[in-house]
Amino acid sequence: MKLSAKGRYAIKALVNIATNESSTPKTLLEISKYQGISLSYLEQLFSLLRKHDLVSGVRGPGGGYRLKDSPDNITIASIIKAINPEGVSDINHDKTDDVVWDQFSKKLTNYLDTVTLGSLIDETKSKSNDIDLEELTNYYQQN
Amino acid sequence: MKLSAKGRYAIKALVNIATNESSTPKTLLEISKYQGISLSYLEQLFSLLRKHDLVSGVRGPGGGYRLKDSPDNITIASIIKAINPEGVSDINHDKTDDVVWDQFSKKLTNYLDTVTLGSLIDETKSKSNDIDLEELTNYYQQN
DNA sequence: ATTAAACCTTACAATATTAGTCAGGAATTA
DNA sequence: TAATTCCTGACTAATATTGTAAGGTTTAAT
Repeated sequence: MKLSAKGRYAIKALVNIATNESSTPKTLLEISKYQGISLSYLEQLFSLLRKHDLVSGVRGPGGGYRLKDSPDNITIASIIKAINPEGVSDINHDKTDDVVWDQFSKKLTNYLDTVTLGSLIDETKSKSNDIDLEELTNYYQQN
Repeated sequence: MKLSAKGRYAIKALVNIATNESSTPKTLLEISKYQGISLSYLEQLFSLLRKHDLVSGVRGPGGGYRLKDSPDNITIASIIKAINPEGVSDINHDKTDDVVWDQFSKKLTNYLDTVTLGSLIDETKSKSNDIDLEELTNYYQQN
C-alpha cells in the first residue's frame, strides 16, 4: 500500500467526474485545466484507470470519461491499486519476514475498501456547512 | 498523508523495539542487521523519531533506544508524521481548492490515529495462530 | 583509558517518481 | 471530411526518495 501525489491526482480526477453535472462525459482537457496538470499525464493515469475498469472512455467530439460504476461502489483502495504498477503495493519487502507490515497493509487496505468516492463527496459537501471543530478548538485555545 | 518505504522501515523498527525482550535498550546496529539496511539510514530515521518524542536514546555502552511511551499509545499516524518533513503531508497542493483531498487526508489520519503499535503487534501475534481465511478461500476456489 | 554506543553532519549516488513532450494512430460524431 | 477526443508508446528532465559512506562528538560502562 502506497500513497503519493499520483494517487491524489487520480482520486481528485475521479471525484471531478463523479460530480460532473453535464450530460456529456468529462473530457481530460477540462480536468487537466482544473487540476493544473498536463493532459498527457492525465492520459497516462486514465489508461490505468480504464484498464482496471474504473472508468470508460467515449471517443469523438462530445466524448470524454464516465465512471464505470456508481461513486458508492468505487473504493479508494481500488483506485490506489489501479494506478500502482503490479506488485508495488505488495512487494518491496526487505529481508525480514514481513508479518507486521503485511498485517498493517491488509488492515489499511480493508479500511480504504470502506471509503468510496461517494462517501468522500458526501462528507466534503456536508463539511462545508459544518462548523470546523478543530478550528474552533484552536480559537478557544488562543483566546 | 504519504506512505512509502520510509514509513515501513520506521514502523518495523519501532515494533522491533516494542517487542524487545532484553533489559537493555535496543541498538540501531541490531535493527540494521535485522532489517538489512544501513546503520546510517536508521540513524537518520531515529533522529526524526527522537525529535518527535517517540523514542529516547541511551548513550554509551549498553545503550540504545527505547520507546518513550507504551506501544498502545504510539499511533501509526504519529510515526508517519514524524518521519515526513514538515508540511509534506499537508502541503503539496495543486491549484484547485483541495477540499476533497483534505477531507480524505483527515479521514485517513483519523483512522491511522486509531492504529497503534500495540494493536498491530497483538494482531500479528494472533494472526500466526489463526487459519488464514483468504488462503482457505483460494484453496476452495481452486478445488 | 578504552570501548560501545548514541548522536550529528555532510556529501554522495542510485533509483524511483513525477511531470511533461512529442508523435502518432483509432474511433466517433458533426 | 474534419474536428474532437480517446489511446498508445517512447523519450526526456526535474525532483524526490532511498540508502550508503565517512567522518566526527559526546556519553557512559567497564
